[in-house]
Amino acid sequence: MEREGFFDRVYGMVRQVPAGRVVSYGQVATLVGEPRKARFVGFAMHASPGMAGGVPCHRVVFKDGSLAPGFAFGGPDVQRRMLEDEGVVFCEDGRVDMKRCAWEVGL
DNA sequence: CTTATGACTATGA
DNA sequence: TTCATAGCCATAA
Repeated sequence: MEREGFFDRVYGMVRQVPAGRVVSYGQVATLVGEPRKARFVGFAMHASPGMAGGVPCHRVVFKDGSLAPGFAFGGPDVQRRMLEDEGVVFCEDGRVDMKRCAWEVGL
């Protein structure tokens, strides 16, 4: 058991991300124990049921704090609005303030 | 079986 | 600082 696949592990981890916090793809990959699969985390997000499945994929961003262009809920602007609504702070460059909103386990 | 692709990250120019 | 390329490895065809 416990072998529901890499994707489900990612979902479980992202699901633990509190509102107002963001996490990078590589961060999630590291938390699940496989930092090499950063790309598959994003792939898992695309295959995820979204918030309906309890997977707030909009809280998952690049390491730089930038969002996923072209694959967000209709545009990075929409995703940004969702994050801001949860209390995430953005820089003037349009990137998330990772210094303030980067999530980590045990927080 | 092989090849192509990808919601990434690190490195170099 | 930004832009381009390489490496990463699972999934699909």
